[in-house]
Amino acid sequence: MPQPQTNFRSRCSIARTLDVLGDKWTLLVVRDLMWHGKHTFQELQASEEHIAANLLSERLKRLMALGLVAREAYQDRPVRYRYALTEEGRSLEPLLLQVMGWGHAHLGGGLFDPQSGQTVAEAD
Amino acid sequence: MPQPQTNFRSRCSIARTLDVLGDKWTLLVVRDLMWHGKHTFQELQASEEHIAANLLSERLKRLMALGLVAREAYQDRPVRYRYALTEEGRSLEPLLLQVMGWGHAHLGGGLFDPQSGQTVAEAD
DNA sequence: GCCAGTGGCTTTCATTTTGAAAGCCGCTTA
DNA sequence: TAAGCGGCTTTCAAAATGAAAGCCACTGGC
Repeated sequence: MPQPQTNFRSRCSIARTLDVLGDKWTLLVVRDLMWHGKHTFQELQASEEHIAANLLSERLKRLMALGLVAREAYQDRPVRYRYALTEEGRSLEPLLLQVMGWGHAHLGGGLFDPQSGQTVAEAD
Repeated sequence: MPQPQTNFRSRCSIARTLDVLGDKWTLLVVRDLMWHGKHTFQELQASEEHIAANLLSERLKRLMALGLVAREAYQDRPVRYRYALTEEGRSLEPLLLQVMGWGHAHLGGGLFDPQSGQTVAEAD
C-alpha cells in the first residue's frame, strides 16, 4: 500500500528490497525491535554488534520514512523516545527468520526462537 | 559444514549472514545465477541494474571463497569462464523467494515464478 | 548555584567502499 | 594488420562507514 520511495534501481522486488534494507545494519535494528525488546536509542546502540550512533540515527530515520518503524515520546522535558515496529515493520519477521535460518545452517550462527525468546542453538 | 569465514561481528546468524551477503549487489548476482540463466561475466554484468565490473569481479571472488559459487573454464585459449551456484549456493533460494515476496508486497516490485521462469506480476 | 549524569542525538574527520570509466591480456576472425 | 571478444584490473572521484567528541535539555546531588 504505501509508496515510500520511487527511486528504485529496477522493477525487481529483490533489487528494491536491497535498495531499502541492503546493508549490514538495518536488519539488525529490525531484529532488536522485533525480538529483543530494545526500544530506546541507547538500548539499540548497546547491542553486541555496536552500531555507531550516526548510523543508528540515520537507519531509524529511514525506517520511519518507510513506515516500518514509528516512535513516540515516552516523556517530555526532556523528550525521550521509544521506537517500535509498525505492523508493516512486523511483516519482516518471516524474512528475518529465513535469514537467521540460513546463517545458522551455513555460517554456524545461533538460532533464536521467537516463541520462547531463547537462543536454542549456540553459535560455533 | 564449511568454515568459510571466522571474522564475524557476532554469533548472531542474522549478523553473520549480513556480514557475507549484506550489500546491494551480492544477492542480485545470486538471483541471476539461480533463475535467469546468466553464467558468464558479461551476462551477469549486463543485468538491468548494471553492476560495475570491479564489483562483480569482487563479489564473484567472495562467493567462490564462501563455496556458494564455482566456476569452470568452458574454453581454453583464451580461457573463458562459466559461473554457477554450488549446491550450497542453491540453498539460498528460499531466502531469495522471501526477499522477493516482501519487495513485491511492500515496494511494488515484480513477482517472478521460478517454476515457469516468468514474471507473474508486474512492478508499479 | 554548580557540577555530574542521562538520553538522544549531531558533527567531525579519517578510512573504506562504491561507481564510472578506461585499460590490459590472450586470443580469434576478417 | 586491425578489430573484436571475454574477462578482468586499474584508476580516481564520490559516497558511505566508523570512531570519537560535542551538544542540548533536562534531573539530582552537594
